[in-house]
Amino acid sequence: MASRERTTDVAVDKRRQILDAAVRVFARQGFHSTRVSDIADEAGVAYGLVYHYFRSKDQMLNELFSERWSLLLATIEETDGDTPPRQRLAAVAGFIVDSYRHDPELMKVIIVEVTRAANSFGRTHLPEIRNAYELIAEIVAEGQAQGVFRDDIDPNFASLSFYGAIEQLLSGWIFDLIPSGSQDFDRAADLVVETICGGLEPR
Amino acid sequence: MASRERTTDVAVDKRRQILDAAVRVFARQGFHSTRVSDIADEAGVAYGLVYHYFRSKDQMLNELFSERWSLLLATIEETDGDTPPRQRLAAVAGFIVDSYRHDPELMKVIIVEVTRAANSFGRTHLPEIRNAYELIAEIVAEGQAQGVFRDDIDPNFASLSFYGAIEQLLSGWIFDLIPSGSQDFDRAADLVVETICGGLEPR
DNA sequence: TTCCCGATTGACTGGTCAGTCAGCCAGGTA
DNA sequence: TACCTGGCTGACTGACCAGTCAATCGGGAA
Repeated sequence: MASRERTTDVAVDKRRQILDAAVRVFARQGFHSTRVSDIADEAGVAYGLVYHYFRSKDQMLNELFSERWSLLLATIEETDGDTPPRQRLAAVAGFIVDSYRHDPELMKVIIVEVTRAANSFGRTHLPEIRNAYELIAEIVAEGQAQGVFRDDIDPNFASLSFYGAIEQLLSGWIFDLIPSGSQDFDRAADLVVETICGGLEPR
Repeated sequence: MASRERTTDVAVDKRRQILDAAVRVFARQGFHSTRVSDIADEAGVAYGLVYHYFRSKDQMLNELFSERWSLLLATIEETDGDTPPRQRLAAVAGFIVDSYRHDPELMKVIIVEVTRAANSFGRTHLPEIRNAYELIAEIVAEGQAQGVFRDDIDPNFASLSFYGAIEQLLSGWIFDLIPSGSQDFDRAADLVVETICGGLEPR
């Protein structure tokens, strides 16, 4: 039994090893110009082994995305309903920014190849992505019900603006449009929330 | 001479005819799963003729993008420096929304296949795209200098948030995440500006 | 009428990969 | 020792498609 477990563990490790290699190669070359042989090389593994663990190249990206996106959804859902809406939005923005800080390559792949790739994987995962929008819209609606957000802006609309701003910010980091030092990360999440909630105009 | 002109005109028409067909097919199937033969069929033209007018499939998309994006850049630059910054932002948002209202297929292609396609055409056109961000940032900076925008938010950051919000809104229309009736179009541009400038919180 | 030339045609080629598969190897079991 | 099983290997194949090119067409000029 112990031996069987060890065998399984090794197998799990190899699987993970391939998945991690895939993230690196996808981040470097993009999904489309990544050949499966590139992933195998990066993982230090034979071509065929990739297909021992994964049904297809697509499945690898799907798995990478869903793994992390489900954490995002969980984070949004977990924020307590008693917490002030603004703080809940800050938690969402914070999670996304921290995800990028912690593993920029993975987030780059998720954003570039899935979230923003409306004609390929974005379409496949539209329900999951839409789910996030809806949860954010609920937070906004709650804020309106409490009277801390103005109610002349549609919650779905506000949700798209909020998410769009964050995603564009990450894109800015990913493509070096804006500096990405660690203090930038620290301020970023609050700044998005401040921009969306407080507005550009002084009070 | 007149005959020569007519010949040229016909050629221009055929070229346009192919380009227009390309927009329709790209919008319907996405750039990647569009075969050149699909474009030829849609245009009612022989396969080889496409290559008589265009060097490659890529060139068609590049041309479609640059044609419209240069109009956007011109619009941003044209807004008068004396106009209130908020109104200048409204003009930018208005142009983008009107472009979508006027030719949703073209805008879908531009956004989905270029602007959001960071690993393919987005990369190629990054300078043009970045140019738009910078021009928007200048408007924000001008607003800060005039004291009508708060100056504790980096203009480049505000620019990304603003553009990100608009693009996400168009994406919402494109993928039916939010309703797209004509009164939605009318309000949309102002609503984005109101959200970014005024903020979600009541004053 | 003949010539010319650019517009037009579509069959064909070359290159690229994703995914397959026949078999190898190591180490556990009888 | 002989056998077995499942991780592991990598050469190979079939499908796909962008771009080429040799040939045809049509209409104006001489």
